[in-house]
Amino acid sequence: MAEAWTAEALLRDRLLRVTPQRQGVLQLFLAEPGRHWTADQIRIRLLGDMPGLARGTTYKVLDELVRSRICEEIAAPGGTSLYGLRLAPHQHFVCSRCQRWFDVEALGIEHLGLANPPSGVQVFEAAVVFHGICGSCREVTDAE
Amino acid sequence: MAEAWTAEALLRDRLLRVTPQRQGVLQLFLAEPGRHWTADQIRIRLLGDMPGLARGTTYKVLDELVRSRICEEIAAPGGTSLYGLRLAPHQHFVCSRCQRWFDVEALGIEHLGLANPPSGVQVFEAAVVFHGICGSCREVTDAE
DNA sequence: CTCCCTGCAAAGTGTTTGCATAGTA
DNA sequence: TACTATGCAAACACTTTGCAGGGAG
Repeated sequence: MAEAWTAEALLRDRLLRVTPQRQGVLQLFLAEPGRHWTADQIRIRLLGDMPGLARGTTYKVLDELVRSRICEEIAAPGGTSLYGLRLAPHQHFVCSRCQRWFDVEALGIEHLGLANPPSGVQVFEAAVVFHGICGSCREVTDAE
Repeated sequence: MAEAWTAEALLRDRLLRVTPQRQGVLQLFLAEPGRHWTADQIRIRLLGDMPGLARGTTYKVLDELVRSRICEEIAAPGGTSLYGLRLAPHQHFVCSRCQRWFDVEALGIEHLGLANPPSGVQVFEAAVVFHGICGSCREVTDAE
């Protein structure tokens, strides 16, 4: 089992200042690892504890967390970004119904390659996004 | 070899009205299949032939082409969308240097799977994005 | 002739930036 | 104390929307 990081430990580990806003964001992420949030979803969830939390601050905090590689940013359809933890290499699953993104572990990535690699192209890595229906949406769909 | 589509044929095939704006966008795509463009890159390229082409029209045309499945829309980092042809199933390669997206054919997709599929999850397909350096950027990098 | 598409302009959404204040180390 | 992060508000980029006029079928 992997280490159980705390928000404060993650920040100190990357030599970042420990502020309530940064801890709040990370605690939210750590409470549901593998889930992804928009900047505003995060802000609204934190407003209960920090009524003054500003939009700009949310973006600055997330930007800092992404640049220090604690978090990842995903460009989702619609032009919005999704943020989540980046504690281990992983791939993504997107539910076509509820549009939520989940971290998953993929098998078979090592078998991926280009069929007709244009000359000079050098591949570093492959990112996989699985599309389908998540468990809770399937229950709903089956019930309909 | 696949059929050589023309802009007009593509539109008639999907029962869409043939307008100069729609043909212009498709001709641009057909001239360099596998390349992807932002809405404004497209508009600027077409302004030479159609000086009045409006931003709103560009988006409406692209939206129609995406909905009729002639084109695909990719959510790129930075919040902008990239548009390109969707004539055959394909995967993508992104150059980490110039950020351009290219269509590629991938091998080994059939071997992909989830390591620990959460219960009830049903996967329909897997999209792969290869990251690396494209041919022309590698020449530049090597020369530096 | 009818209906849809285009051009134009305004509004909308998500994100970034600048600056004074507050807070961390 | 020195320096950085926060809150606030304005600016920004990209995209969507509404409507009147023009073009395709």
